[in-house]
Amino acid sequence: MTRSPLTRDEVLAAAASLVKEHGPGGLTMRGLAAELGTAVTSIYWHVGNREQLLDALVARTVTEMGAIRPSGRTPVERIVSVAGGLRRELRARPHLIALVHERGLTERMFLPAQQALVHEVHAAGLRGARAADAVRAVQFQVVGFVLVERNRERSPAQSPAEGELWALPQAPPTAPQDPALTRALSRPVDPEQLFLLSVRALTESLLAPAPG
Amino acid sequence: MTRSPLTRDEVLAAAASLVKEHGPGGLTMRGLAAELGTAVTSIYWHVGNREQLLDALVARTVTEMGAIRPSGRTPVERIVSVAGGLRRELRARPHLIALVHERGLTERMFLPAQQALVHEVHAAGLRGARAADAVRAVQFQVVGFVLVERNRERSPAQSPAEGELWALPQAPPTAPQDPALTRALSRPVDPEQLFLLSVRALTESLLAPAPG
DNA sequence: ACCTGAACACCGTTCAAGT
DNA sequence: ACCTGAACACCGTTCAAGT
Repeated sequence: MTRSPLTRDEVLAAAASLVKEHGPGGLTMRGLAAELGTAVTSIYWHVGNREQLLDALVARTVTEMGAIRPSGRTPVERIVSVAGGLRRELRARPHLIALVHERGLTERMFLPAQQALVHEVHAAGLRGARAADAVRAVQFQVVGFVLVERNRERSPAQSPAEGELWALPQAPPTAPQDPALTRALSRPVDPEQLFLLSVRALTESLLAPAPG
Repeated sequence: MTRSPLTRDEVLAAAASLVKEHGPGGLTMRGLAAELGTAVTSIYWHVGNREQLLDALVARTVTEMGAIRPSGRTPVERIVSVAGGLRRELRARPHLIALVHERGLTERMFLPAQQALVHEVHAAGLRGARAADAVRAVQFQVVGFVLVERNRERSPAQSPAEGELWALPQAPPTAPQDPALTRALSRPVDPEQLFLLSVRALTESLLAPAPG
């Protein structure tokens, strides 16, 4: 009994599922071949070497990132909603996004969102270079935040934890007398809350009437 | 003629120099042994396996991050100067920082800066949970920005480049009529300028009088 | 206490040979 | 056009043996 001929899509699908389950490091050419019940060398015929295979996976992921639908009444709210949608999409595919990131295409993936941001910033009355700066500032902010978040999740136990440092019997030299502040910094970060607060603060400032 | 006995510090120094030159991927146990003129297995005796070796390198890098000296007159300027100093330090050791990042310790490295930020935010009149939020927002902003920057540098040629998309004969559907904006988005990002603009915008908003 | 070579179980990739 | 096994040059790690 002969198996049906191998296709490029089959290889990509199997590779994607391996990455989703075990991360990029869990994708080996030999393991993939075993999964497909074929010889390692067949994979090379269909998708090229490992580098090209990852490229293909990344390209898939990038195009799969859906369109963005802003919601909310004010420009600030609509921009915050775009940012939140992006964050949600990125966090839904952590391993594949890591691949996209490793290959430096995170921003490429953000182009659809960039168009939405341009629209909103323009609606808020910004023009020209100032509008472009605002769009990029928000874009960097969101991408950066998601990267930091992934960073933190990868190492849940920092040593010493942020909290411990501020909970020391004698706080660091520059620490002012503010028990509520110390307490707040001892608690773990609430990413959702911090994300919304940060994006809103940045956006409000960027959309504010020109200073000079 | 016998060589002087191998020490842990020698191993770490050689490993660090390999990483600085060829990146984390350029550090192999066998290559390191060759560099030191010793057997591979000696390395294991001194620093344990590769994972532990990297841990040690990372720990070194984290402690080497010097103290932060804020400069400027207003709290906003001083916070911006702290952020700029951090960015500079991170960018001076790209490969080692990549290692720190890979191991999820980027934030740990930022603790000294966090103390400086707490001081400045407090001086600006923020207290308690609101002060803590402000510190963390700036911290995430700076770390995130540097990560995005590294991300971009790793892949200088995005496809299509951000500029190309906006330079298309027919711009994306949502694009408003704003030639200056289109032109601005077609130009490459100026990271230094965007960084200062972003941090300043965020900080001003965070330090502004409480809304409600 | 420190160093060694041999060996094991993995990699990605190439190549010549099959059908 | 598609698939194969064998071989090459790498890995990290372990282990028993040396001094």
